[in-house]
Amino acid sequence: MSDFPDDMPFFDGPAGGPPAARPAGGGIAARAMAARQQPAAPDYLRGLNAEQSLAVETTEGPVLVLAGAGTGKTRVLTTRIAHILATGRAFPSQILAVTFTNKAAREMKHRIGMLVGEAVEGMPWLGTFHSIGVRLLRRHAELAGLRSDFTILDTDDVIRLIKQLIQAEGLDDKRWPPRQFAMMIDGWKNKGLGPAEIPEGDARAFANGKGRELYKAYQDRLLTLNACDFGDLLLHPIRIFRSYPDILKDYHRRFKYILVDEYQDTNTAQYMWLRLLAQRPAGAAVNICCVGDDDQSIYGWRGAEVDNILRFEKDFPGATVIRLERNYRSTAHILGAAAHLIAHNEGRLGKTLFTDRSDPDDAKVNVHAAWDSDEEARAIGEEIEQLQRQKHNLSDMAILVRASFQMRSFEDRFIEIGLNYRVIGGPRFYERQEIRDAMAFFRVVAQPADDLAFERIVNVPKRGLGEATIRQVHDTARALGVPMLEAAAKLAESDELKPKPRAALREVAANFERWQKSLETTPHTELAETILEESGYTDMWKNDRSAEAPGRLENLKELIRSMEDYESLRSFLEHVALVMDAEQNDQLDAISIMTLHSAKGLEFETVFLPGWEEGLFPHQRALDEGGRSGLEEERRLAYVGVTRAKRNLHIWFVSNRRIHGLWQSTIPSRFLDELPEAHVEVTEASNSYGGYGSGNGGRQNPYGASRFDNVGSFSNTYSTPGWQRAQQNKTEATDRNWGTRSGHQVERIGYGETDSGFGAGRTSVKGRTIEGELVAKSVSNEPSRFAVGDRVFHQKFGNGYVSAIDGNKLTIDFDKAGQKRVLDGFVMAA
DNA sequence: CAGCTATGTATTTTT
DNA sequence: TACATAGCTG
Repeated sequence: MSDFPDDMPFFDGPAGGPPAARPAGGGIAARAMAARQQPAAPDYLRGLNAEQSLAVETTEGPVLVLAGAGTGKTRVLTTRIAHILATGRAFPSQILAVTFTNKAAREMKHRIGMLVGEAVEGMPWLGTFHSIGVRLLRRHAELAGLRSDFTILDTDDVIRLIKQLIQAEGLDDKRWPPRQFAMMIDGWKNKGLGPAEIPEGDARAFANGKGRELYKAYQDRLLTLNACDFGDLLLHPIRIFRSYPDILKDYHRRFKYILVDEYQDTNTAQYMWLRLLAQRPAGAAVNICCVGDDDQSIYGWRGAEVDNILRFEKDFPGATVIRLERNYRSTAHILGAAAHLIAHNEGRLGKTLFTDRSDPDDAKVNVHAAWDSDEEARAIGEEIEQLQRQKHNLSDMAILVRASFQMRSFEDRFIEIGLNYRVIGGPRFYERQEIRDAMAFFRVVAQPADDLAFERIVNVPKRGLGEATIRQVHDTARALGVPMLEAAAKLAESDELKPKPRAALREVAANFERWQKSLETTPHTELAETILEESGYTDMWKNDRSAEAPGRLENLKELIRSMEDYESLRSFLEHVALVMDAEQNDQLDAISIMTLHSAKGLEFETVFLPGWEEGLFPHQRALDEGGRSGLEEERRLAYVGVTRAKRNLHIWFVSNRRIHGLWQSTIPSRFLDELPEAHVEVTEASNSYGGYGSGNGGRQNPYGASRFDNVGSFSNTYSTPGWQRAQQNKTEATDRNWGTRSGHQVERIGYGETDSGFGAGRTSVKGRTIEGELVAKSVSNEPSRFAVGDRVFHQKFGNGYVSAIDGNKLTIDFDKAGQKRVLDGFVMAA
């Protein structure tokens, strides 16, 4: 395999030297000439700082760029590619540039385009791990037992397939949830493990010890279906590279430069894939450049191995390591807060962001308290309106939450006050039911062997084909070794079925046959419309009286519209399989609401970080399941959040949050303790409910008293929330005093030697004491202190009678607020 | 077979 | 609480 059919002419130029001919793209040539003639740096290098220049110009040998938040990471990456191209070190097709997301790939393409013009078009190997994986696999599909027109299954397909397999094994799919097994497979594939390689323990943990057999059966089934899951897009190429050294060598020759973005997010399989491609004969240098930030590794839970970046110098001896620490994004206060926070993590490569900007007008990081999530949303809404009045654009602001349920209170509030907002992330276009249904129709037409798609829509719209009939089609297909569509056609001709399902099947089969015929003759957008019409799918939604139906029809139209950008049905299907997001179109001025995870890589003038409470952030589950490293990942997430802000950062926490439908009293996040006093200001909630007397429970206030009523003293002394938490834990155990809680304590997390070497109860790390003892205890398992019929008082709902008790959950009939379920610890005897 | 009520379970997300 | 899924009933 030495031909690269779809590429531009491939020159193998003298080792180390530039190719003899110039790549296409007039602008580059001119610039390169200019660069050669003048000693001065070419245009694209101008404005880079010393470290950035070094990262761009150290083209030979392994390079690790540790790029802190806001230090110009993307700029370095794109300029480096431009530099390689402009100096004629390689052709566009000889550069392998990998990103994680399609968005990042698009962005990179765009920015390289700005620098070098047309030449980006010739960069076939710039893309996500998966899109490049597909490209490789389509070329060598037969070596993996696939045809080159294999389909790519998404999570939904995978789960349905696994469910079938579990049932086929005669196992109970309730006891062994397909979803869970799909996750296990995903986990194994992230580690690069095939059925034969998984640990015995893992194999036994599922399906009565049949885990391995099930995984094997799953892989076999994929081959029969001529299909791949996402993991296979990496694993198959890895196997091919290992089994066919000649093929691998061809790629070695081809890829003169390898660049990897967000290296801290690579999982083991991606790492193996990269290692294979980066192999070089002994003594030969690898031109691999990995860019990343260990402090922004927030995807450990889905298999990312921070270790990959920590180990880089060992993996690539003689590597140049470049630290980008000059931050161009944020104020000194924000950077100070971020640095102090992240310093609590161990096992870092260690970077300290700095900036030259020192504007006395720069605001400190603001920490605010609110009574509950509604008040939090209301107050943030007011702050936003205030900024709006000062001519700030909504687009320059963002609310970054830990978990998506938090978005709701903001959406509710913003709808109420008429504030434009945009939710980023969320359920994506191609994951909507109507889109997936439509896609399933298209898939069966383009790919008649796609049984999963077939099963999804045989009975859509409802045709009276129930489970029994579908099972029969399935069994027939298995028996004959043909796709289900074909089996359906056969069954419809036989007399094995009752008239009704038989007629229905006959119609389905006839429909698909007809559509398949027009595939070659009809423009694909037109065909798509025809399919949706003739199948009765659009009518189904037209007749649907529910509120979502019109939107769904709108989405279907949008789907057809987006197909116009593609040449064929097939290329469109491929696009959708890999790119699950639809580009955000609107230019509307709106505030962004998104999770912290999806905020990575973005920046905003003003950032709001609500919900900094123990249990939510850090998330209880991360703590329970991830232990110390789970906590550290949460802290990195906090760091990512903080470093998104350019000028203003507002952090919020509430005293009460409704979680799973019941109110819980919450405790400020430990991360608040870890912010440096010097850069932080604790602000009194500027809400209309302020001034409700302090220290006495404030019953005259309809919302009850907040223990941050006298947030003033809290502000003055910055007695840490952590200390308050400690105090609270103590007081709550003995009495239920909801009055003043602020103290005048010194921050216990200090640097230096003061705390080390004392009792064993304290966790001492490198001369600094990390507070480890004050973990919140949010839910008690003890029997309730109350009995049915007790008269109780609740801070939010007032007085009432206990009507039922379920563990520590009380159902209370409140005099004014009606019946509510609340936690035991949240009420007191009246 | 389809609509209803009971039941269980509630991070983070990409491809 | 709220949503999704599952099993039951018409």
